[in-house]
Amino acid sequence: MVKAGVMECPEFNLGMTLESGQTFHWMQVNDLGGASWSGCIGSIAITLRQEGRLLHYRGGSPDLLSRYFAFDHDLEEVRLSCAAHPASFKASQACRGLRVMRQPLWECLASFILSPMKQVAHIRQMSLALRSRFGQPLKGTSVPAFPEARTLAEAGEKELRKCGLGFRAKSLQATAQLVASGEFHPEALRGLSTEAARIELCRLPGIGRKVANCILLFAYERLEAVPVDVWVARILGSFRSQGSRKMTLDQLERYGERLLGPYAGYIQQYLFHQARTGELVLPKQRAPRKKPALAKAITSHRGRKRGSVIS
DNA sequence: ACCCAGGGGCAAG
DNA sequence: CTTGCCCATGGG
Repeated sequence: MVKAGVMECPEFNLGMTLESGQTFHWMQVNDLGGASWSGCIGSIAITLRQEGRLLHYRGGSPDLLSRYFAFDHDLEEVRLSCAAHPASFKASQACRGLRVMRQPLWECLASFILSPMKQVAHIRQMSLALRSRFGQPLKGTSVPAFPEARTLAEAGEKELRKCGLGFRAKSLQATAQLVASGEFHPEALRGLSTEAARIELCRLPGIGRKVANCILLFAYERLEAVPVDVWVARILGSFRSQGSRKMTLDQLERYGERLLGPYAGYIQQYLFHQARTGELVLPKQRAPRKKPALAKAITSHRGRKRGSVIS
């Protein structure tokens, strides 16, 4: 019998968190007597609905959910850490309740191998295709579990391509093979410094600095990691004085870590959300076009003119 | 240091 | 319907 219940949560915005590009498999449904989210944590089927400070759940447990959504993070402390930087502080105020999650390692690592060159909507499609084709079906949710490394390794590149992965199929298959064979242990990175863990992650096929930082932030709880994509690059660039020398992505990452402090990854997430929703105005950028009312996933990264310059 | 393949959805024409 | 655009990684 699946356990259901209700728990009190600290400052939390379930929808904002699940739509912020950290996970790609939660689906909005009507359940638990209202608008809910259906998904899973590992192989535990879960349905969630938030009502103010109350989180109604079916499947899982308060302990599991508290850990997954990192209810132990002190968001007030995060906000205070950037109080001296007005744009960051403003973003942190606007994103109250948006939490950086603590995801299962393999699921997060593999999901972000899907992410290069893709927008959130398409990563969701690839993730769901992989889950449907290779994942363990779960009762009580429409989302199957993320497939085991061994399953994906044995499936082979050709089968993975059928899930729309394109050139990512090769990277995912090869990385799955390394994990399945035990040559790479995701758990073993927990004890390493962030820099050492980043180096290890970057040795895997399909993982470069940006993807490694996503994994470090969303699964390994390295809250100082700053994944620099074009949006974050533009945001960070806009903070620098006009005419200052153009920075490489590596330099921008270090700049972001210094500027945004010990919770740089959190602050980056807030700024990213602000830029995506058009609340943070960037120079030389058109206002993002309005999302269609029915669009559930974060979709449009558009609105940036080709040729616009980073700082 | 620079250059470009890669792929599929989406907006614009 | 067709064209152009997006974009991290890896390899030349």
